[in-house]
Amino acid sequence: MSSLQEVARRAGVSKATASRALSGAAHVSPAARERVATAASELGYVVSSTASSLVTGRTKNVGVITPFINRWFFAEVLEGIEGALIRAGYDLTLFRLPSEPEQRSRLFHYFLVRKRVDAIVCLGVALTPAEVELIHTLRRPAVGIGGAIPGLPTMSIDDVEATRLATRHLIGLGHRRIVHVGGDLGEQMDFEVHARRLAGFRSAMEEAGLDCEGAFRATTFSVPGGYESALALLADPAIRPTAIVAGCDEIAIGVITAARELGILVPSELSVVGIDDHPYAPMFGLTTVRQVPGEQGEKAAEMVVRALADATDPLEPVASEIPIRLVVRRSTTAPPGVQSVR
Amino acid sequence: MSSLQEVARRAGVSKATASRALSGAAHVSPAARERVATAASELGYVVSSTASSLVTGRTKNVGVITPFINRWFFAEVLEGIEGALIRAGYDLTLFRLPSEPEQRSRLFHYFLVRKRVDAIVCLGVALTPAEVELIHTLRRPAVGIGGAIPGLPTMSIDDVEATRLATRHLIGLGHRRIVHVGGDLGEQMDFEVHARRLAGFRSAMEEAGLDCEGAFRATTFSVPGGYESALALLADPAIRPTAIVAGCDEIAIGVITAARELGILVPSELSVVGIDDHPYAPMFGLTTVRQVPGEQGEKAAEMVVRALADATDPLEPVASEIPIRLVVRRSTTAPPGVQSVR
DNA sequence: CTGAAAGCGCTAACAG
DNA sequence: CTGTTAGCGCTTTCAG
Repeated sequence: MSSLQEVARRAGVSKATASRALSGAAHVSPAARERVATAASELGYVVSSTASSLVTGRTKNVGVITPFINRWFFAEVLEGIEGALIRAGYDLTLFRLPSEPEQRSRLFHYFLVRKRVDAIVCLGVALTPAEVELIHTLRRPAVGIGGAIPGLPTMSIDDVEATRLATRHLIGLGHRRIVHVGGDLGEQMDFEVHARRLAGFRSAMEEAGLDCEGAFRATTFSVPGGYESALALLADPAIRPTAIVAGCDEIAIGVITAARELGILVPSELSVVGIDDHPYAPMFGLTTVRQVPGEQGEKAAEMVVRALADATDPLEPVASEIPIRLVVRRSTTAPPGVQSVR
Repeated sequence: MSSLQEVARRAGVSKATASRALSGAAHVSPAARERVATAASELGYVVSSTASSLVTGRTKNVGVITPFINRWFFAEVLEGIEGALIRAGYDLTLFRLPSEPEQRSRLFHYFLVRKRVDAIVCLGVALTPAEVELIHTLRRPAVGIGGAIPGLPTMSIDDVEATRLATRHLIGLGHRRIVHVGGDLGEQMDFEVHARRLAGFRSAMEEAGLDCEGAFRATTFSVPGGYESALALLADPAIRPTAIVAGCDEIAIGVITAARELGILVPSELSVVGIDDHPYAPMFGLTTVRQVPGEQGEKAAEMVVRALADATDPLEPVASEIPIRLVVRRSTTAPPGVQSVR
């Protein structure tokens, strides 16, 4: 509405001084600074971010690309990113990556490159080498979450190690008939998460000399997916596994729900291990390989913000992979009183 | 990187013609248009959105304010909004509304007003009259979701009616000992959702001449919340209710999980009705009062986009309340074979 | 410490 | 149909 010009006039100074006073950076006499401040607040002045972006080349805005918004892991990371960005004075522009390749490149070129964002956070998106190069050409800091992207700093768990850990945990408990209910290899996510988690399971099984034949059930990466799959898998008591490694906690929760519905006692008759540390884990007595998505988002956002702050000129991102430490977290099982009621 | 100037030079036309050719609006000779197009693509040119925003006054960007990102209903609406916006060529800038009042007003003035957004979608946020006035002053189209905001078009379900419907449904089934497990009135959401849903429950109970005394359990609006609450509520078979009206589907799912853990058969020994039509509803055999959050988001986004398109100048929003139709949706109960296994 | 002036990259009249 | 000319609102040298 009201421009810097008006503020300056009202304060009896020039636009330049008003600008300096407001931005707080340069040296302005206390008196002038004061007058400008009151003038601005009286007029309800706020800088036009477009105008200031045009001249500074910085938008104070970070773009986040993600394939999903309403899936627990992604939404959680998103909240973490959002918090860190707002704290640092950055806005967050959200792009959901379409699955169709041409749509995808349209998004990249049309929406992302228009000088709309100072930096980019890629959540669960494996950028192609060409896309990474584009980001480098644009000299925009970028960081990935959920899998390694060559040429970009990324943070992610080791998906192979996660299921390996889970599987070893179950083997250590004495289980021999273990099945992996994981993501359908056909509807692969980026970074081949499904395949990598399956690989970790296989590796642990083979290392223990156990047979993997038919020990994998493919499903959707969701609670209903795990439920449907387990309903079929657990129906026949004769061939039922004694333990399940779920592809993620959501699948695990579905599996446990199905098991309970079938009258199978968890964990005495069936042990289930998931991955992610979903908030519902405790109420399902779910043991899980822990990762904290919100923290990952926060860290990633802090990284790009730091890069933005450090760099006089937009910074060349350093390539490196930041691993997330994995731990098996055993949920406290339901209170004994509850168990006995059954 | 490369500017319009360079494109123009390469195509042998003026900046103005290049601009017209690229934006596609005005009349440009096919030959010139062609030359500009190839020049632009050879140079990998993309408009600087900041520069173009500065002169047009439009950012092609819509702000979305929401208190939560990682809660099913909100994330779902968000996806709907995102889809509709991207389709219309708008970006989405996401603001999570802090709960602290001063932070909130800071967000409003500092982030939202800086000419960063062409329009605003308020999701689950009850704007104050002052905030609405500010939006009107800015002449920005705005629409609310989740509750009525005087002075703004809003879309929401009737929260009172939702629980009333749910409660009547249970009463119709012959239930008399019905409890409402709903949101804690202390940690109120905007629009007094918790209180309104409780009111609907009470109204239906009283209308049927049933006693509401002690028939309300306050909890968190979440699956674990419903679970914890139900564990206590259902522990004693002697005083256990035969039906529960949950404040939302997430609570309902928690309740059902607790019931199953306690060995209570659902729905034969305990009927539960939720609100929202959560994707897990079918696997829990949950009957629910249906609303489709994704569609609400889509519609809201389409409304602001239309307002933006219709208006030569940013449009004065029309105040009106768009109700969402409510229906009780009975989930198919689990397959009979499964029931008998128990 | 402060003011004048020169643009940032683009679009929108206004003449040709 | 196309080129010229002004700015949009701000920051930033560069002189005072």
